Amino acid sequence: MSQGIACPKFLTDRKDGCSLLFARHCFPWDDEFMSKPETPIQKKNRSAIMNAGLEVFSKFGFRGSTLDQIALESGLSKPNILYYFKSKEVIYTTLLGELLTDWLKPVRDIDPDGDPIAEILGYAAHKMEMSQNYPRQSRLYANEIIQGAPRISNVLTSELHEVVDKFAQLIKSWSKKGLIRDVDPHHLIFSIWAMTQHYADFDFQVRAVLGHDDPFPKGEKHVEDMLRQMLTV
Amino acid sequence: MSQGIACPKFLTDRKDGCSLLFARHCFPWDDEFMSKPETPIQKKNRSAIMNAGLEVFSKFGFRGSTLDQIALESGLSKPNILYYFKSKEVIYTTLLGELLTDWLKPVRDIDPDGDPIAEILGYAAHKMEMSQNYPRQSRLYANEIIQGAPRISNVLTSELHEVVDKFAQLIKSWSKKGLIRDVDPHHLIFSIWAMTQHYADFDFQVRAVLGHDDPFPKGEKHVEDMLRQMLTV
DNA sequence: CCATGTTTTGACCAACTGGTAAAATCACGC
DNA sequence: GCGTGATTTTACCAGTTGGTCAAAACATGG
Repeated sequence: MSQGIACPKFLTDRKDGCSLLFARHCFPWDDEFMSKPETPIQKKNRSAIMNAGLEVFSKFGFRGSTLDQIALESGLSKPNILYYFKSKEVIYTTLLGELLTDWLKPVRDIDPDGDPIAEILGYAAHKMEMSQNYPRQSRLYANEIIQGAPRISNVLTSELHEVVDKFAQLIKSWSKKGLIRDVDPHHLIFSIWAMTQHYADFDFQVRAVLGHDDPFPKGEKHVEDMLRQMLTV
Repeated sequence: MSQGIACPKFLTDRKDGCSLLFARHCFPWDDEFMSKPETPIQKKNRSAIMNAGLEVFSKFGFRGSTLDQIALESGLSKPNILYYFKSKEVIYTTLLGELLTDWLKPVRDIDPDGDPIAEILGYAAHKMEMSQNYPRQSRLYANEIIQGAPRISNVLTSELHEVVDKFAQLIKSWSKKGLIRDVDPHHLIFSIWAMTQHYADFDFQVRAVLGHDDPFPKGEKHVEDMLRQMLTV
């Protein structure tokens, strides 16, 4: 997980020169070049706000969420929230920033020298765990993309594009070596994302359809089965 | 496509006795038992509102959308919109109602006596076409589910649950007969939904990652390939 | 207990929200 | 061209929204 205030580089470069994510400091005294260490109470409240923001934004998206909801959810008053985060937008973009870091890491961690099928299945399994354990993050992301990713389109076309291309090339090289079946690497990645994130984003539907049957052990096995069938030569 | 004002039965039964979808008539004179035929101008305006509503709601969800946005998008004034639809909610639920009808039909249309793989691949291909041609509907639906399906949870647990169970049983019977591989039928259905709807819901991401490469011909082939590998004994 | 900086609150604001009412305009059969 | 009903607009409202501000409350080291 990404730590606190640190700002991923890829979120700072924008045409207008001003980063949208983390555009403004989150504390009045947070000047460009100096920042005091977090007190315990700041830590507690900031994390409460992050958690409440995640809860609300993941359900209703940016426009559909209100500071009042976040205030209620976090147990803090609205002005107090704005004492810790300069605006509703900063809360949202901070969440998105942390999310993207966690999102991209496991793709980068894929080992080109590992066993191809194990690597791909491992990645899928990891995404599946994230869907199970952090469904709200997945829904927050889904919301943002559905809206046309107004706040992270630059990340998608640069950082994500690049990271995915590298992964796709790796997959291509694996299938050229005959280690896995010949597949369209980009669309394989899409189907991994789709199948795994589905369990978080459409959790409500999945559970409605399954009744009392828990989605997860079986869902994980199915996805693994599916990918193995697809990849095994 | 479902026709106009007609209200699908499955949207009318709620505990409180009053249907949420289509709860209120859409015209002042639309009493319980009589309704005049639509004039051309009504047809035009109602459809403009539906289209604008789809555009806006599919992006921002119910809470995040405003009547002003819909007014702007449709070219009608806000009060004029409320002349054709009693409230923002009625616009939204009308859209959802039409959507659900179109959504469920192809599942019902699967032929138990057809070739199993052809039937399943045909369904997937149909869903893929819907993602390509009606992405906004898919996003509207995704938005609703992500929010916990507050307006259609009863449809999910009754109508959808039932229809899916029937499909799942059919798949089970096919694999018992050895016509397809032994798969978890429910999770197979989930992965079909996930992979196909992904191209609509995450369209922006898909295109950002692919660059100028069009997602669709290749995506369709990939999904077909994936399912065929999974199902062929 | 005091002083200083931190945290929280209450009162407030302008813009926006969904929705209403009535008047004004329009369309069209006669 | 007139009357009647259909359609559209203008003006408006009460509640909500993101956000501000100064004052109050709190914490804490001396």
